[in-house]
Amino acid sequence: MLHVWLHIDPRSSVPMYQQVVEGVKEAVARGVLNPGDKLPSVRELAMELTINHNTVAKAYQELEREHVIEVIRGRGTFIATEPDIPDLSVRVRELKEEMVRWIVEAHHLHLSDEELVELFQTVLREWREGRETL
Amino acid sequence: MLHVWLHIDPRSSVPMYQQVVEGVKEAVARGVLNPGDKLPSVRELAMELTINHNTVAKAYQELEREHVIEVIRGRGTFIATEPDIPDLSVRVRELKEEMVRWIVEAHHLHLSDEELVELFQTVLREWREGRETL
DNA sequence: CTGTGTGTACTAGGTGAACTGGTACACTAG
DNA sequence: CTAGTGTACCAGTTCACCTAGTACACACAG
Repeated sequence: MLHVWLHIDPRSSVPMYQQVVEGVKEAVARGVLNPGDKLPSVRELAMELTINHNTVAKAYQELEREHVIEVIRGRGTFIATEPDIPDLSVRVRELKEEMVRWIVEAHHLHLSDEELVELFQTVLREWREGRETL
Repeated sequence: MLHVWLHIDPRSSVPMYQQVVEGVKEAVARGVLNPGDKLPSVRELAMELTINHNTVAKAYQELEREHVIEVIRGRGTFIATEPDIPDLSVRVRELKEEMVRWIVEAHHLHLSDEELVELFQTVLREWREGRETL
């Protein structure tokens, strides 16, 4: 089985294990992976991506910490059903801080607030369309 | 002279030179620093932040590369007047990719598209207000 | 029971970015 | 000239990331 929903770039400055984390999260958000779906084993995915199984394991641990997947020793890893996020307020705050960074960046690109909101809505709409066509 | 507009955390996972970059960019976006203003010298700022002058120099070089500041050898560094950004399309694309990341993140926090847009507008409004009170 | 597949833990080592400390150079302004 | 500026080195440390290999505990099918 090939897992076309995951692509990583070994030469990227962002760590490979984090690319795996983001790839899985994006696949879930896009509906490519759904609650209960089984993920490839650490060794299988490591083989496919030609990386070390420890790197995949590190990604899975991070995903479990964020409640994206559920790990059952001896059986495998599965996409989690959607529970309450314990530290939701913390993560929303982090998201807002991230947004402030965009705003600052947009200022240096001479984008007005209106243009920035419009840009965001465009990206959101495009992403939605891409999700629906899957 | 103290530069209260800059705070860095040596224990943060984000590199100190990048914290300096973001700090200057945010100060400019907030209007704390204005075109033509002189930045402290690399050695002066390094002394104040108790870091090495090479680290500050690296931050200044990055800021110059992004056309946030202008460097004149022997005279100092100054906040740049606003020119055209040569690689604007590239940076807008990076900004859009960043937005996609947080759309994915919002999905895992069980935020709807409407809530996400509203959150973004709230952050934008709050930032605007904070800017005006300075 | 055994055998296979699962996640996990551990060690040892390689690589590169970040940072320090120090020195030196070219430039500008007084 | 001297003093202050950005810049360019170099040597060395630290640390996260990654690899490679091995081993362990668990679940399940046979």
